[in-house]
Amino acid sequence: MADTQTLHAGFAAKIDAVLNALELEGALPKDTSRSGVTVEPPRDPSHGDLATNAAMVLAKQAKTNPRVLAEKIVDHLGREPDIVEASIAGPGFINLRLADDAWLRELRAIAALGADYGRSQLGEGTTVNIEYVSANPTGPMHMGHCRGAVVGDALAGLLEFVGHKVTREYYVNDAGGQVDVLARSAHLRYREALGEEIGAIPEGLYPGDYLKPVGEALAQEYGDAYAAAPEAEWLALFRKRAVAAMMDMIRADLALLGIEHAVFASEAELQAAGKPEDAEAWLRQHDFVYDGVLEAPKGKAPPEDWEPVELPLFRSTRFGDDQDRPIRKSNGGWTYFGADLAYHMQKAEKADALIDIWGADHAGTVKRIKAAVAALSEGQGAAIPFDVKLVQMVNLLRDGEPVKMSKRSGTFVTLAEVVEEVGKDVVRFTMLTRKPEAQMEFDFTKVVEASRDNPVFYLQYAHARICSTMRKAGDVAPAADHLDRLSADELALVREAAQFPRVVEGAAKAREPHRIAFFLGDLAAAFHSFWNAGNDDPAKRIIREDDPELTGARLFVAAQVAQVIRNGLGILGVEAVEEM
RNA sequence: GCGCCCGUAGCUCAGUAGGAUAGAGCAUCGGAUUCCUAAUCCGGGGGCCACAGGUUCGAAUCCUGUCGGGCGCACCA
Repeated sequence: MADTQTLHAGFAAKIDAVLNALELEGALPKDTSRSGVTVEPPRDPSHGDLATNAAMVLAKQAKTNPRVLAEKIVDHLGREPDIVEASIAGPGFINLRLADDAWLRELRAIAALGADYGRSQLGEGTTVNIEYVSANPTGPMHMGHCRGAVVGDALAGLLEFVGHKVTREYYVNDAGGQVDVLARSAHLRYREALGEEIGAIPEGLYPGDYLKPVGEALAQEYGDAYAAAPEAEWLALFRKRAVAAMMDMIRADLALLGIEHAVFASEAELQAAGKPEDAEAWLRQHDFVYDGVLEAPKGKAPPEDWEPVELPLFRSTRFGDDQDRPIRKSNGGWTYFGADLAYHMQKAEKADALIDIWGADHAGTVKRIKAAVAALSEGQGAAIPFDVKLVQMVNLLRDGEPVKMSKRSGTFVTLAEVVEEVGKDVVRFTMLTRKPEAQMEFDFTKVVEASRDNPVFYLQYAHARICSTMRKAGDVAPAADHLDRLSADELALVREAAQFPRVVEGAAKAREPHRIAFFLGDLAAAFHSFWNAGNDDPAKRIIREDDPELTGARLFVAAQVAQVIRNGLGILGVEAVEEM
């Protein structure tokens, strides 16, 4: 296919060409900045198919008033065969009405490109590393992890769709004190498996039953060899085994959501490989790390045991942080930040851009890690694009009442339970119908039973309806032979579907997968509305037994709507069902 | 005290890198089912876009401040 440019991109290019022509004519100064120029459908469809603000944005540079400039632009655009009308409105908007033929070409393009419709080379093949989930390997996934998991995965899918090479990565925090606690908890379950009466799980250990199988497996394999042994003899082994078991569990949980990471980066291995030392050396060399005394915490209650100690500090204040951050503890071990810093340096070696998806409870550490990557950029003399996206908390409700979550008592709501109750598609889609930086509520009751309240069914229903119509049509297949028979109703549907490529592009640039979800809702609504017109007026039904030509053309439109829905849902990782 | 996020219809949320008369679902009221799937559609009512200033041709959107909600503020992870 020679011309894979989508309709919207094509017209944006045409307007750009007009502006070039105006520069040659002298109507515009050379090298005008066109950064603010947009070409998009107007909010009010009665204004036309496309609108551009070019005249308003460029008027100042051209030292003229917007309407005068608009007239010159319109004069050029009027010569384009695909533009049947170009008019000036309001303060200087230029509204364009396109020839039906332009839309029909786009409709054929959807059919020709199929699953690739909406794909672009926006990403230019650059690599993006997305780190998401990265839950501590101390238990199963719970609902708190769910949103970041889905948002990260959908973003990964979106960026792949626009031509990035994406690495889905999970950072396994298997080096901190919490995994020692995990190992001790597993040891207790191991003794239990050997027949010992362990009683209540002591405060400070993980109480969940999910550690029982780990203890049993260890008992099976090692008998009572470590039952009475001192901790030093078994801690490392138990830690390794328990973490491995937890990661298997987490992988299984993620699989329930259709999520699969390509890379699991181990903090312990990172440390064993001496990466933090390398990072520290490099940072000291570039004067980003120095030995200094940490300020006392500024919070309301300074710790009683606070005493000033000299530690290696990273100069995060140079990049906007409130204070410099220690990379090592006074015992010589690495702080979480110290290891994370080295981890990000490692990631930056392998990717052109980095994205982290974090829970809002880590908001306080964003500045320091951004500072770390900024320092790396500065030291290397090349900027590393780095984005930390914070995903806000999800409040779980049932019948409007908050669901109690207590990690300590082990009564948290697991992801597996939720997926089992409401289904993968509902979980994913619900998480994607809110912008991630706003808090959200997730009400089991609403999300399962009141399907009207649940946009995913609405969307899947639209797709299923189209599939059903195809089945019903029997011998009559979608055909592009008589598209000239289509009327304004079908063209309106085509216009809506044709927005897909620019919605995808906008969502990718803004890194906001939820825009896809909302677009699909609009498209489904347009289809349902179209469908129901056939209820009131049989002449408007897709299947017209007396008119196979028209039926074929309408089926063709419907098929492309379904295609776009499939493509959109595919990005979001939600299934497009054929029957409901 | 400080930092980050949020504040849009009764409720849950959109609002397309500043655009034209601020939208959708739920709820509410009124309609459509001898018909390709009514899990749908059509229509009505419902708004000081938290508040106050500012930036400009133009602000829900950007800036400052105030108020309100959430998260965080160890050498933890």
